[in-house]
Amino acid sequence: MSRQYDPHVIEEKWQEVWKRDGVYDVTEDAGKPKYYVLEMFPYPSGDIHMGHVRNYTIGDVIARQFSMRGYSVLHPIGWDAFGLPAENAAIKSDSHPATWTYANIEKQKSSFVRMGFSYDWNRSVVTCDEGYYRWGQWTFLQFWERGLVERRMSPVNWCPSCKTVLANEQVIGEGVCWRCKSAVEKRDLEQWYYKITEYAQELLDDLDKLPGWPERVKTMQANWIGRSEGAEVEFELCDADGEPSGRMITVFTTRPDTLFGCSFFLLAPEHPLVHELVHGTGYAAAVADVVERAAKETAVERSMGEREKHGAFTGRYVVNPVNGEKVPVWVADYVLMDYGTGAVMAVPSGDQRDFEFARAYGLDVPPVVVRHDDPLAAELGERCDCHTRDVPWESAYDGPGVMVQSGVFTGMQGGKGSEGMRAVTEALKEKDQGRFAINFRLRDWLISRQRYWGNPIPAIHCPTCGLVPVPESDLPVRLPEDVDVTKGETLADHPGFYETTCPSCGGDARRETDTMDTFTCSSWYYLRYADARNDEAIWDTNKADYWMPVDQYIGGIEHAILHLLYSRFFTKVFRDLGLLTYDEPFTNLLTQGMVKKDGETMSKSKGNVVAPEDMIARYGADTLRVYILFMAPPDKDLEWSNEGLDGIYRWLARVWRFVSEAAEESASGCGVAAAGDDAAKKLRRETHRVIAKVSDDIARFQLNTAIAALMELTNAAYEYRNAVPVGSRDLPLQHEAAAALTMLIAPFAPHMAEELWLEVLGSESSVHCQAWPEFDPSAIQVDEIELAVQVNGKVRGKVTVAVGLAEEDIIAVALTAVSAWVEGKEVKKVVVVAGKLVSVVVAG
RNA sequence: GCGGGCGUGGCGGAAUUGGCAGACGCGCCGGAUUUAGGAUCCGGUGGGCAACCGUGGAGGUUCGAGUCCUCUCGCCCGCACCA
Repeated sequence: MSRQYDPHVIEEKWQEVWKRDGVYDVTEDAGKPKYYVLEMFPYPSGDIHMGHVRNYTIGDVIARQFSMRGYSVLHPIGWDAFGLPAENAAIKSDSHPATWTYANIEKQKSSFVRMGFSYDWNRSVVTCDEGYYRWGQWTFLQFWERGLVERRMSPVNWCPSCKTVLANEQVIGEGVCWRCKSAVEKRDLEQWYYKITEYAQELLDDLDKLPGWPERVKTMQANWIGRSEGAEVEFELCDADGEPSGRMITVFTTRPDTLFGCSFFLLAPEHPLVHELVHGTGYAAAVADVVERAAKETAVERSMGEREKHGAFTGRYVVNPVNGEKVPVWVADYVLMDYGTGAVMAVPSGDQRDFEFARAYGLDVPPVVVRHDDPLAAELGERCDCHTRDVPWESAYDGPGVMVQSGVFTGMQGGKGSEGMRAVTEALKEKDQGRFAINFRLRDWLISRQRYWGNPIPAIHCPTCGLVPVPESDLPVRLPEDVDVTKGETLADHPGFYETTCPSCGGDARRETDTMDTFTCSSWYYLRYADARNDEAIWDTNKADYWMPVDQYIGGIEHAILHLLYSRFFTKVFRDLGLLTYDEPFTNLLTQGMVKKDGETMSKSKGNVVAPEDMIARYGADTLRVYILFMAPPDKDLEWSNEGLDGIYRWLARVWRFVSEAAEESASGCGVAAAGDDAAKKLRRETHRVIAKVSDDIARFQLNTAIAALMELTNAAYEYRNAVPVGSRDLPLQHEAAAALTMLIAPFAPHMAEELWLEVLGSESSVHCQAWPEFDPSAIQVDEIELAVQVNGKVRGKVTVAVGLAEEDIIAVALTAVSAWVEGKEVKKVVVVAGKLVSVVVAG
């Protein structure tokens, strides 16, 4: 009598064996093709949740299957361990961030082991380990040497709750902090930047090199980078008396063809010129009012959709370079200082925002590019000079049209990318008052953080030499342990840390006390896995070249911009530093859907968390793994429910019983050597159909249907056993089905498969080291096939015909089968679809 | 506003190129077995008495549409005063 399926007995046993035998340890094997499957590493914030289970189970199935297919598979894990939650938790529990972090890592690690994930633990990295973060500092120095590091004063995002600055990418939604969701404030501070904008064009262009990425992610990145083509135009500023001063102010515009319609000129409230222009004039008070009002607004208020626009005249004018017209300079709160130049040429007839502003303040709205069928086009006809100062429109028109009142350009095509746009820019170029230009929305990456639990920035402030990099030989700059975050301390409160001497002149100097954004740590961890224990270099180029790029990356959509954009940037810089030879780090990307409960994301505060550990304790890891994959395709959101778990457990027990009984029968010889009857053929056909189906489904990440196919094979096995009595069963064939099922199920339910393979089927070596079952096309061949017969689009009958029967014979049989529907009617047309159906069209 | 995506039984979801809609599982119904079971096994299960009707809705292309085209309704996500 065979044993019952008992996951709790077998799972722990195999986890220990796998660890003892190093089943998942890999090295560079020149004799095998490599495959690098990576899941985004976790933040050690506490116990693992269902999102982790889903993410890592998907990756584990892929890793295990590629391994069985003969690939040398790199499948590592680590922890993104620096960051604010550790500090907050330390304050709450009156301990040290490191204590909390390492305790959580241990907890998560043991959960991952209990889930049966096939990680090579020798390659594990923890970003707060000195052996890791020193290379992050080294990277900083390389970037600096290449001119990609800059420290500068600028308006920055400040999270008052996290008490640190944030990168643009970390301000999300309605202007809130990505981590704590507090409203972000603007402050003028001197900070460290990575010059990601130097790579803006390439980061955009190379999205085309990523056919294996979801369209959604690429679109989000493209929008974030935000490339605009247009022109820079220089306007000459007039002095207080209205006379040209010789000083130029540059604007960026995507529509130089509308330049003749520019009736006013705008400066952002934060623009450095504003104060100078109005200082001591009668306009100062009104302008200051606008400036102060804008400064008080939080980012949240700023992003509240369509707001009323406010502005004030500065009393000054600029000269429009195309027609010499003097246009008034206003300060307006809808002009952004951090996009373009902070100054804008306003064309109210062609831009809705300018239109609204002009209407609010009674400014001119001269038509300049109008629809071809607009009465204004005919009325203004050939007129080149600007005499119409207003339009009878309800809103601005920014589409393509004909240029009017535009000097020598009148009559030309206007619009985005139009001939008029090129012609006007060429004309400006000749006068040296403009040029073709491209503008990006992407800002440089602000990487400094005013927090303790991070990677110290390896720089020194010397009163004599200025900013000096820490010499490579002095790395790492160690994060001191005796900083008490529970008292609100940072590195800036720690003289033992910041008091130093200048590496250049030897004089007294102050060490930088900011740490790096945690996203700098996660921008290169996938490379470190290739050579995780290297103390001599960030990695050995041969090893990195063997494993990289990552063939399949799996993680949440929340990193569509943040982590994925930063990592692409790092890869390109490493390439330019000669550390790699390719352009993109992640060849294929799968963004797995979220695991929700009652329509919401699971969280402790909502009290709707289903703990994976509880499910493992009840059903075992294999059931949990299969269930979370079976519920939905990997890229779709998933609504968690405990309902179906019993069904999966039931199925695994059915597989267990079938394989056990098949093994027993084979051992006792209670059956026949080869039956060759219809039932046997059918089982063999199912076995091979499912081998093909599961292989194909895994390749397409349709893991839910792969499992469904395995259930079908199980059903077919039971159907066979119900149809054929003990003693008459085809033993080799039954064994083939049992072995195939065991191997096919191995990536999904690795513990049960191992137990069945080694202990029940009595094999010698781990199922996870076996060759993936091979599909035999001859096994699924059939002599006869059933065709549906349609009459006027409706299925009216079925016929079974020999494979390869001539078309006219098929038609004859088909017409007989549906004679009741065809009799007495004219058959107008018959379509035969090979192997599928016959479609008959009759008149009437 | 711009961009991406989704709408299929009571539920989760199948249906690679247009070819028998609802695979597979849950749930439910019936039966067998059992001292008993929320265990196990076998069978049934879109709606309708039927002809027929059914993939958010309305058209269209086609012998044939969940799939392609046009319009439309609803929901989700990302960015958003970006000049």
